[in-house]
Amino acid sequence: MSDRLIFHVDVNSAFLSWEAVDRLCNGETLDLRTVPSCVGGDPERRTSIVSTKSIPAKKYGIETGEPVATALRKCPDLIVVKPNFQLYKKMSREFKSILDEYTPLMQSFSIDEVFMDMSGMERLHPDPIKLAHEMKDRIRDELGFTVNVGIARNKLCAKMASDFEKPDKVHTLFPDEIADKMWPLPVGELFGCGKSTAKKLREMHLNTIGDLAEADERMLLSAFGEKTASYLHNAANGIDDSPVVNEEREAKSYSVENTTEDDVTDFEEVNHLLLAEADIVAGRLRADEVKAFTITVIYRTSDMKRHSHGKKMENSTDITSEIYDMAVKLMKEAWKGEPLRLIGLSASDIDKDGFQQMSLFGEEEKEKQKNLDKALDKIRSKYGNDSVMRAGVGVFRAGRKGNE
DNA sequence: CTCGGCATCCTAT
DNA sequence: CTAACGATAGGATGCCGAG
Repeated sequence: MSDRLIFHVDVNSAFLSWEAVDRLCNGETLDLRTVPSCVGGDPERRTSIVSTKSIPAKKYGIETGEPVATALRKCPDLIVVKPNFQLYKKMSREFKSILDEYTPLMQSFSIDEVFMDMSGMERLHPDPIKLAHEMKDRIRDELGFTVNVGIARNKLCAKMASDFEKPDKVHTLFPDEIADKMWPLPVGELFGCGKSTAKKLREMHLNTIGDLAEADERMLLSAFGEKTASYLHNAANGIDDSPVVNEEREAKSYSVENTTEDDVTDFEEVNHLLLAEADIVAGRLRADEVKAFTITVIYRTSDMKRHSHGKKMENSTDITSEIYDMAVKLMKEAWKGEPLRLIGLSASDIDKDGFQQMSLFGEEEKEKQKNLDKALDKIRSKYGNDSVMRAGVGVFRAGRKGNE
């Protein structure tokens, strides 16, 4: 088996870079990347968090995921811009379409990351590092934002490499570099080793990725499940056989959640939200021509604890009213009336064939519902997603001023 | 003992 | 002083009860 060659390309501070580029294109003179700034939720809302920060913002100690309110305390001059996903999708498409020219085997890993299988191209491109520079410079020159490229023999190491020094850099992490470049890093830096795993590992005196790489596997098995233990051990040693795959897989679940501005205790208000959410989820199921067997309600009480309650149904559905009724029933069963800060709805156990079978049953009532739902879908596609929701859901805008 | 169903935990962007 | 705190999705894990 011949060695593979894998690139991982990651947009530096993606959302923020894209906002910066867009604003420059629209005649603004300030480049958001050069000042403390971030993409985040409305600073007036208690629940908004920092999504992406500029490098100058990082210097103030502002972290991704922290509340915008505390970020503003650290840096009162912080510029907070609201996310614009339309723009990000467009930028993402352009970014990926450039990279697409370089390989037939590319995997979109997220809106701003791709894996590229560059194996067997040494004839066309004898120097992978030079090629990576070419790619990243082209993106920078043509699209106006920078990327990091990680080069390795597998996806894991390519991903780890692209995370080294930023921005606008190319890094390699070949097998003979793993001990030098990866092992000194704290365990938490390992892809797949999050907060909780890192804490457990540190308690076992495994502080660096190197410590983990050399740890006794039986010790890991005593602290983690079988899969996690073996993943951690392999990953720390730079071992990963997962292939670059280009087909996008079908969704396994469709979910919506809403954090409310004020805690909710009113049953009617909860139902209202559930209806809006059922409508969104059902619309997405229909758009994908699938149905779901399992409906789950999710709620977060004011003590930040998440709860969920779900049930598998006899028949799969994509009908708003059915999903709504189920959600209300589940909520009624599980919720004891504590103040809620988040209410969500998820449809899973996806039935791919269900959509086709629909007409075989000829259930008139369902047909009617379907037509109604279709009509709503049409309104949505014409006027945007908000138009249907607006009628019913004031909560989303509660506390905002100057709105109609 | 295995499998499905369910709740929760963990991780990632 | 500490905790504060989104949306969405996939996978792991543990438990329980049925067969």
